[in-house]
Amino acid sequence: MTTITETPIRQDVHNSDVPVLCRSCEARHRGICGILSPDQLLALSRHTIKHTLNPEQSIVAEGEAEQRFSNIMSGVVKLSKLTSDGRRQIVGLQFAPDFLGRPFSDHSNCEVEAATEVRLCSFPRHVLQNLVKASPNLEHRLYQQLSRELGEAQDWMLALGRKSALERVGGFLHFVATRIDPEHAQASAPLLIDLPLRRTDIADFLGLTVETVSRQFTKLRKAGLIVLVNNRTIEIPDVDRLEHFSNLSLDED
Amino acid sequence: MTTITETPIRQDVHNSDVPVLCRSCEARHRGICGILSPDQLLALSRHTIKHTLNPEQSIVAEGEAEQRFSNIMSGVVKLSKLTSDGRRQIVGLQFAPDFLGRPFSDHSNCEVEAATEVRLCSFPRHVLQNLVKASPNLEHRLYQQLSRELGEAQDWMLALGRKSALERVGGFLHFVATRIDPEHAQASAPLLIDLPLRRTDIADFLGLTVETVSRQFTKLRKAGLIVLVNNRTIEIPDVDRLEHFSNLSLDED
DNA sequence: CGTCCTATTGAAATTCTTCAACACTCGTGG
DNA sequence: CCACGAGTGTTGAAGAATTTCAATAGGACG
Repeated sequence: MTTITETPIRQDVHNSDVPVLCRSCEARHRGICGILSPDQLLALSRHTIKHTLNPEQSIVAEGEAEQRFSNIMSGVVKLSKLTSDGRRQIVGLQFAPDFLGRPFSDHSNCEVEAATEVRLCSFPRHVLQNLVKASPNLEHRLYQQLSRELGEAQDWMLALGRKSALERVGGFLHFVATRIDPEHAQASAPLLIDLPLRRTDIADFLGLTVETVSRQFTKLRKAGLIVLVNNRTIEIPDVDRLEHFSNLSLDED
Repeated sequence: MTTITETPIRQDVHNSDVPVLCRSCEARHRGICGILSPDQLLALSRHTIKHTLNPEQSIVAEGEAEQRFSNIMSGVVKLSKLTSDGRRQIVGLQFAPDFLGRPFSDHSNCEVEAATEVRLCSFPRHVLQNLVKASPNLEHRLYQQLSRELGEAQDWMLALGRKSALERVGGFLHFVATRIDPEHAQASAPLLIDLPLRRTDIADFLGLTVETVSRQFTKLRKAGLIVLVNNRTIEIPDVDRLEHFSNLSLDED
């Protein structure tokens, strides 16, 4: 449990150098922590707080100043925007071990909420800024996440602008599959998925209404592309077939 | 000396220090060049080539490796994605002095084309990479542009997913207005705009068909929100009114 | 057992698209 | 100078996809 024989990023580092708080963190070798030295990890950990959020719990309101940033340890976070008359659009989903926050802009332009139960490891703004000054690598890592987010946003723009309801829902399920279980999702084998979003949220993500989302679910079910185990869990008998069905280009990084 | 924020960062620099190629460049103090020292500007300029592209001329194909990056000196560039069966969605527009390219990913996920006549100042990949190694400021600047692009993409996701055709077209015109003439676009005064896109492209940007775009133009015209001077130029009598409009849909015929 | 929340289903209404026709502009060449 | 054609934009009417409205079903929990 304490030794990691698998391709560690810093094989010269003893576990004793790593802060206690971080030792049990599954995300430690990924996300932004993956590139920090033990000292940096220590410096960071002195200011971190771990939270657990319930589904639908708000993290940051739109326009609010973010005084703390976080790493997602587990769970799924949704970023959404609202029109003045209350129409909602989810503009991004973030999974562990994503970094949460916009370090160099002073106010959030999205509402940030937990979609599922979420565990966060959060720290104050100034701590991150100091770390960034000390190591350019960190900013590079932030850049890469941002770049992936933009790529995903562009994929969803294509879906929102040009794809049918059925393609969008199929694409969404495939997207979730590859995010929840990246390895498994390659193979043409059945896969059980816990959906991080309820129907309303899926609708808000795909620019549809709950009713149409529901209808597409039953279409996919009748076509044998998915099996509805219960509201929140589905089985995908053949992931590739589902992907082919709704070809979203998901570029990995 | 390393303030990353604002305005003529180096007003103490004599013109004689600045490479000849750069002296006449309107974008020199903005974009990524704005944060480079004269030496760096010189190093960069040794490898730059200025191009002029005609409208619809391709810069990078989707999936192609980008071996050169560019700064946009003038004109508008469109980034688009295609589905396998040929449906097109424009996922971003870039204006001078934007930086063009994805420095840390090896293949473009978008097709990049000139929308208008475009003047570029381009340089090989490795030159940029060396510059980035030398100055973290540069990566910070790239980060900021990326962050802005993501913010815009999210705004358009809201439009594509949740706004009516009329709101989208109105919003697009307002967007172009603020991009073409940032200062003027604040005031409630008439503004003449040269549209960088033809109707087909506007449709591909807004997830609509040419016909619906056209219909929304005439609605806006009949409502007195715009005046059609010719196909490519419109007058906006009151920019604020148009902005207010693109958030709230008023429908009459 | 009733209530709340979530999801599904059906029928009517609406928005946008599709298809088809026409108008305008701008070169080129007769 | 006019005719011609290509490219681009507009308009109308029919059709399709999605939304809206309304009703029903199921599960979790006190």
